[in-house]
Amino acid sequence: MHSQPPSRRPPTIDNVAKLAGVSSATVSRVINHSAPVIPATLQKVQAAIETLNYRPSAAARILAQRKTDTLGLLMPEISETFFIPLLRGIEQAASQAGFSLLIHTTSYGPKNNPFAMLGEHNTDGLLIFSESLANEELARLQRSGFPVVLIHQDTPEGLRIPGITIDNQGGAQSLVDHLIEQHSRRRIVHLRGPQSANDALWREKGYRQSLAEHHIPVDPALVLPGNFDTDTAQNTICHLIQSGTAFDAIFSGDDSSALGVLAALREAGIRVPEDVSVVGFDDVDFASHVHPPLTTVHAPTEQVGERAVEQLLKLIAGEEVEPVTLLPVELVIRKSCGCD
Amino acid sequence: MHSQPPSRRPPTIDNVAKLAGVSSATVSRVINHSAPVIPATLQKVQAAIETLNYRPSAAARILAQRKTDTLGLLMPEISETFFIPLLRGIEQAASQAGFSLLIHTTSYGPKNNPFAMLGEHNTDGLLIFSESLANEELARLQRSGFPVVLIHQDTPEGLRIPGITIDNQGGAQSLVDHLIEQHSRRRIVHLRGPQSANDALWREKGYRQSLAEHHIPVDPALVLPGNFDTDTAQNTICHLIQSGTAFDAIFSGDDSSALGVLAALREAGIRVPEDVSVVGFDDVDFASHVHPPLTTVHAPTEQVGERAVEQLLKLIAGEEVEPVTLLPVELVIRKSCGCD
DNA sequence: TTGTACGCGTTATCAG
DNA sequence: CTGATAACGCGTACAA
Repeated sequence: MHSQPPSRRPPTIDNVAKLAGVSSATVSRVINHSAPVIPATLQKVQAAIETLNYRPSAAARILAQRKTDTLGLLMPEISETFFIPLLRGIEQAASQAGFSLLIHTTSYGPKNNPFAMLGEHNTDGLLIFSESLANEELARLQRSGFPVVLIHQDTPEGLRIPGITIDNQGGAQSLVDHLIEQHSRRRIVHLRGPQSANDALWREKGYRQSLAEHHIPVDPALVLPGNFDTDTAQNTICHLIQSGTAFDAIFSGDDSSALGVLAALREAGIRVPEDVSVVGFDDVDFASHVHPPLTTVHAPTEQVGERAVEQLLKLIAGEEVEPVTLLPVELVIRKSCGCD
Repeated sequence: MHSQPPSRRPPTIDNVAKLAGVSSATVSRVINHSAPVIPATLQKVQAAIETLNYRPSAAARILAQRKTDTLGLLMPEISETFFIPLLRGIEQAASQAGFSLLIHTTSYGPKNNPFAMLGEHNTDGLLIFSESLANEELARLQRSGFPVVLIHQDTPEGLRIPGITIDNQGGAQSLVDHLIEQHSRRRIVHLRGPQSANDALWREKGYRQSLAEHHIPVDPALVLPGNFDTDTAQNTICHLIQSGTAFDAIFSGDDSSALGVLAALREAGIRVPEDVSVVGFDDVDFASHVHPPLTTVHAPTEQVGERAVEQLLKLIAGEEVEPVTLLPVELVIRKSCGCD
């Protein structure tokens, strides 16, 4: 299989115009419905477009109207199950609004300035996930007046960039409340996510809040690294078990961690939920299919994506926007906590 | 929070030129390293770029050079865990080559022509996943001489579009061979994927091939729909158990199905692997963390993405390309088959 | 209702 | 080594 024949240049609007026997302006009007055109000429133009298989050049169009109709998505990496619904929500909302989606990750590749790939030069606005960008860069972005929306990241001190996230603290608190109130657990381990993730901070805050409200002191030996990662969580729990520390429940930082937790407990012959209650966070696809089915908090991740796009589009249109959108979460009771 | 101040037009190459006291041509040369420039003027230009925070307009650049430096990815939807490593491989390879990635899904949104969003007008080439596009469209694409690479889809009859996929048949066969040879299984259920997926076809072929080579007749009652989907698989196995049909192993179409299979067997009190062996396909993240750890075939999905980009770039450069790339898979023995 | 002519921001060609 | 200037393909006043 060899390269295609010397690809002749694609047809231009002028080619279409000539073939249809009209001016390029009329063709433009037909394409953009920007002005009425007599049915007869309309037909001719459409026919010409069809036979030439003509598509207007995006670049020329962008240059002329000075809008790209493209949204940029900047993310640290593409790894967790978590990203699937987020991406889906974003892509869906963007394409419904007639916008294309340009994505770029900051972790891999030559660590050149992310703005070389994504910025005002090729998008109308940017969606920035989590900690993909230093605060300094965000400040510069704000100063330039370019539309930006933050996803799952708090707006840094002093800036006014709108953000979309979920009620991490409330969700975590309701989870721990449930463990304490319904299952009389008191020695509750918490596996915290990465230090850099805002989600992790708020979830830990919810954990501490619940404990405080139930007058249970926080035992530092029970607050351990989970890193939102299955293997890390599994290791941490293994060590915890070997150390002989007593505990009767585990609030994993997220569902991925919970998977590691379940594996570690199983290996040690500790029964879930009889001996130890386990809960996750996010309610990803596999949460209901693991054994035992995972009690967790449902994060409306797809909606987060949709709302983020919605906000960004408003910003682009010059409309007002909420400084921060906090989407509600919902406790999902299954069996790993001890219910049923 | 309200919309940003009236965003002044971004700086142009002429602004930079004026500020640096040179012509726009020289600025262009500095930016693109397209011709030598005296150190003194170089400095001035770079300084001007810096103070103006100038970024060349992608659209103008594309229009002038008639290349977009952008790759398009067309996929049916963003759903399975499976897509994560694929996307990662693609994004990584693309950005390393200095290409941007434009993605679009065909399932959601107004079912307008996918080419309205992705095509020659805004990309240099297209990556097409699985069955996101009718063969007729593919034919048109080939006729236009536009670079296209197929991912996880066989090249349709009569066309010569290069494709990247994995050795589905070989993988499936080695899985079933293992079940028969190492664990003496003979009543092996197969949960097939969606009819439309080439992967599913080849996996079933591998299953039949293995059976044939071991002189085991195929029992149609054991070849059932799995749809590469957890819930479907769970239902199918439930019904199978209720029907009283005898079986001693299950080759799930993929790991997602295997999750449903495990859940169904657990509910019915059937032990894995003592009573029934279970194997998956793909080796997704959770495969090693479910109970029992899943014996499966490792699909090099991230590499598929990388290779696809690699091939597409060659095509764009006018180089020759293999008609079909079949990436090898590897049997991953864990415990769900009965080993250990 | 339609056509003309210019601007959009870069790169490329050709002199100097 | 550097500076004019002509494309690049499309939208859009403005004129007809």
